[in-house]
Amino acid sequence: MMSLTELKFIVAVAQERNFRRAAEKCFVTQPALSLGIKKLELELNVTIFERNRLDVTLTEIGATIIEQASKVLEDVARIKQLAELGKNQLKGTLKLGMIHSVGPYLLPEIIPILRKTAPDMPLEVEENLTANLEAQLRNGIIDVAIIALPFDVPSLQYKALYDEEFDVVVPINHHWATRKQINAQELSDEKVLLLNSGHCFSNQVTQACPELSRKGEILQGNSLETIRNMVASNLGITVLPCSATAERYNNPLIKVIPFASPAPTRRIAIAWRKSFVRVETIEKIVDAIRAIRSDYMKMLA
Amino acid sequence: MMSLTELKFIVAVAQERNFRRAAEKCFVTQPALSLGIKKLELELNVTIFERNRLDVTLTEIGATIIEQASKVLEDVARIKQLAELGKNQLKGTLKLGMIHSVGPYLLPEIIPILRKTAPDMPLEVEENLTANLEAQLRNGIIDVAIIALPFDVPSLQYKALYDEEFDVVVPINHHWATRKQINAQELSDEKVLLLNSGHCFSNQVTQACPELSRKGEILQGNSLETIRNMVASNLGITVLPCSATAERYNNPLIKVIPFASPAPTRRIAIAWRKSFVRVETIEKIVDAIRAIRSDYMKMLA
DNA sequence: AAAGTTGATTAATATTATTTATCAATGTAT
DNA sequence: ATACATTGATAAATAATATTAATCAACTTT
Repeated sequence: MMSLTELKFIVAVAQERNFRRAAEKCFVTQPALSLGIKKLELELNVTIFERNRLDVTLTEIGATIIEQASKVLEDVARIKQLAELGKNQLKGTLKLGMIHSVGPYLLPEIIPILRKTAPDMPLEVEENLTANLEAQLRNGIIDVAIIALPFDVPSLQYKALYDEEFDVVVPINHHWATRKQINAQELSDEKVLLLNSGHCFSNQVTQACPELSRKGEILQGNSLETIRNMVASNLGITVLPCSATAERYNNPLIKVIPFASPAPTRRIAIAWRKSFVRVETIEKIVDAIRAIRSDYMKMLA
Repeated sequence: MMSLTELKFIVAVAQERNFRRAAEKCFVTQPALSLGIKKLELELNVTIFERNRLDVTLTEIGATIIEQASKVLEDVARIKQLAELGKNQLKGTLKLGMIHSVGPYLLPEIIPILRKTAPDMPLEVEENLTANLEAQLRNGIIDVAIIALPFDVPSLQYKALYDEEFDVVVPINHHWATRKQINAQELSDEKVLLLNSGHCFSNQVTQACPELSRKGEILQGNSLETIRNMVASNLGITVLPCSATAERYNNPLIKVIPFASPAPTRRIAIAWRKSFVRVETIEKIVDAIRAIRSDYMKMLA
């Protein structure tokens, strides 16, 4: 089949109007060039050059072919350029998934950082349940996800980021409001508001206090903020990850109380397809999260 | 270096999203395709495909590259198309040279014929002296020439077309006007008007009657018609090739008289560069001239 | 006439592409 | 769970192709 080398040959001859000089320009010997051109002419069943002793001239059809061949070669060069430009893994949109109990609190922290460390990488963020994030990761709908461990999927890979403890959240006039700490077992006596079991965070809470699986009040919806507001409205108490209980989220109508040691914990990780190639984007996200260095997040090496 | 095969490979994989099917489509085995793609990725230092077990997906840069690669392949296909279209040698302008003593009489005859047998071949006609036509042929300024023999030039080739006799042309009141034929030697007694010696026809006449080289009246200018008009004006007599003495060129003021046998003759031929590739155009011209079949032109096999 | 061009040709060689056979990883069906 | 099928990658052997070195014939120039 026609080769790019052959196209280079004919363009060179068209420029030089001399086989030997053209061959030199192409860094091959003259016979190599002659044979290549003959092969092309044979394939196209067309004479491109009129060979005289004095000089080489283009046939009419030859001129047309040379023009098109030059275009091909330019387009090929453009492929190399594109590859060069696009080599920067931190360029181009990154599709990031997060579980609902992390997204609202982590995202505002890392976005300003990433805007500096990866300015050409717009984020397309999706909040969803762990199970959906997993499927989306596998299907390439998202590239990276922030989830809670455990998270073992054959084709996916993860890296643990940090541990965070849970806090108890009660209305300001609740009888626990002045307590300094709570034991997990005590929760079973209270009306505890939780998201439905699709949410890994709820499962982690019920794991810490198994009694709740029977007594806890299960809510539809995806937002911990809804629950926080319900607590403020005196409809019950709840448990939140401490990233959600930072002062900046404080509400005068609620009180945050830590668990008695050992407090229940969850481990947050970043996950991606094993085959995902833009590994630098992951490094940058990991760096961004580490850079937050809040005291409620126990960073992992 | 990047090859068109590799570009075909990646485009096929991008379409099929499966290496084996893509390989089949390219009529190669799967390893050949895999290696080819790896080679390309290595050369560009870029990952084009994310390889999963489930499916193959394009990286962002990969999509860009595929797009450009498709363009290249289309442009390559276009080269083949162009070659196919342009293969018709009878398409495109043909640059035709003719000597002055042939052009005005032959051209009007063959143009209507060629317009039918080679409708897509416009003629660019140039009238000139044999010596100039020869140079123009060699330099590619013209492609084909109609000249009189002899015409032996190393890099050029010719084919004899026809012989034509010469006629004597005298004013209607000339003392030869009633003669049925003239002997060449008799010309030396008369005032014979001829073109200058750059014109092969004049040389052929003086060759037939050597005396003329001393006595003939030599005119500047390139047109036999000027001479015919001068004869009509009683300024002398002349000799014309019989293609120029056909009835259609008749002038009531002149009389055409044949030479006594053996009449002087010239042989007309068509010439071209040995390296000229549009040989069909020459065939068509030869055919056109043969098709004239006038009795004053002795066609040659 | 001699020397120096030109592109073509040939046979030997180097390089490259392709295949065959196989693997490890992973998914699917039973 | 276990067997089976499918994915793309890999290694070694082979086939195909491109390239070179050496030479030629045709022609021009000196």
